[in-house]
Amino acid sequence: MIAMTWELEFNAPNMDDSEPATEIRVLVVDDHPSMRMGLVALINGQRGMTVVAEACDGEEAIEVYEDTRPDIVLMDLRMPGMGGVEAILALRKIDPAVNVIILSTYDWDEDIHLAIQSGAKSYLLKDTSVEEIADTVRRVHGGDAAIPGQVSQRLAERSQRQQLTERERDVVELLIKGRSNKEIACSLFISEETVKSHLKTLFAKLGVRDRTEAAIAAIRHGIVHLD
Amino acid sequence: MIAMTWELEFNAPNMDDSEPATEIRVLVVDDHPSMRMGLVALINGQRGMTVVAEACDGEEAIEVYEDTRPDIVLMDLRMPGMGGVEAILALRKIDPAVNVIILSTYDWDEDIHLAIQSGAKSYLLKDTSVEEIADTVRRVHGGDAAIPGQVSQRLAERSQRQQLTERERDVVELLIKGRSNKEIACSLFISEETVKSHLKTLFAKLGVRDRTEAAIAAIRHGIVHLD
DNA sequence: ACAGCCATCACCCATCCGGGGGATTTGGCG
DNA sequence: CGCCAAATCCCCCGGATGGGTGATGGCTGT
Repeated sequence: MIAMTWELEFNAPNMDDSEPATEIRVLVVDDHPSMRMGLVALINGQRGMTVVAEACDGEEAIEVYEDTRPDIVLMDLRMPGMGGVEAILALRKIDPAVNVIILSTYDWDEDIHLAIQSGAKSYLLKDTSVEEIADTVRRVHGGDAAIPGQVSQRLAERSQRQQLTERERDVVELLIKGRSNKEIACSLFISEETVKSHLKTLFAKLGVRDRTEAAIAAIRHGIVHLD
Repeated sequence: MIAMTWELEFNAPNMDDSEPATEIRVLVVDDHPSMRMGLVALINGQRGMTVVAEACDGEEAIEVYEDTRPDIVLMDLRMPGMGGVEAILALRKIDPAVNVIILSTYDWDEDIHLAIQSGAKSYLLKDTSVEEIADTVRRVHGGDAAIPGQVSQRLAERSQRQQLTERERDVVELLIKGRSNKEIACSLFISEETVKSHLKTLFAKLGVRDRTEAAIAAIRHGIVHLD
């Protein structure tokens, strides 16, 4: 209500003629109301950019994107319902040139990889300064892919590691549920020997010795989620 | 900058005489700049309350608290360096009547318990609406302990569970590092049989069958942290 | 003094797990 | 077509793990 009042008063007179004719139009997507409020304040507090819409999850983001066609989507990765990755892919179907900046709490390398691979132009952590977030918005709008050092380092770490196969991910998924080899075998309709075989390569790839270490490592890397 | 302009205009004429003479003075503590910005905007956007200071971690919160003596401390629980729990305890040493509201991303029951037990007057999740956060600030300032249903439910769940002893926590701490029984025994200077003994009671208390399940359960409850 | 909880350790034993081999089939890719 | 990675399965085996049962000493509260 207060923001609206201000916006009307500000837009009507247009007292600042150094303001560029076309501002960077930003869509803010985050399921935490206070965080969303912070991002809106952050963007609107910067000259040359303005929040044109907000959404609290992936579905809403897509709806709103079609209506407003913003220049930049500033989005959380972990959201209830449709997550960030699915949202990026859906947005790219609508507009292949969409500029998504992910703003995440976590620096799990798998999360970063998936976001970037899905087409995010940047991946920032939530402890990023106001200036750097604003700067990234400008850089991405200018066509760059602005990835901070800490984040790209994680990405490099991931590329060092041997990637898990689909089946190995199936196994690790059940592993973190505390399932025994026999139970995993049963769930995947394969023999227990095959499970052990997958586990062997899995341990090697993650650089661990047993299932407990593997479970922890998988969580730490963001390969599986605890939700 | 925009918020300041508005505040000046609003405060100067004082057109609303239903406004209380003394506003609720709030200290906002969060390590994420954009979240801090959101909370500041949220509080300052409410009538009857105002942000008098900000801090980005526990240490700074204590310094700033002594200078400003706010009515309410709105604080994140997980922060680098001194965490929320230590910060609450330290603040209570300075001022036993301090009103701390924890605003956390996680609803781990152990986190909630520790925060409340340390003396937090409320525990809100970050997906709480702006209205409810503001309302909680007012309620806590009025002397209530406003705990949302979802959170108190978690607290109830925890009280159902048998509490871990100190030694059991030691064991689980090493367990989530992927240590074997022998290694745990070695680290704690006890026999392997004793470790197995602790694990037995640990499994029973957590309602699990093996070490991997125990590790996951401990993480899910917030008994141990992955940091 | 006695009960109750905790930490410590011991023994037995069935089962599970992980490391070491190796084999087969399937599908893709050059 | 040959090569290779992936998925499937098999065997062996020593050591780790977890369940059961019990004992001892220390500390606490009544």
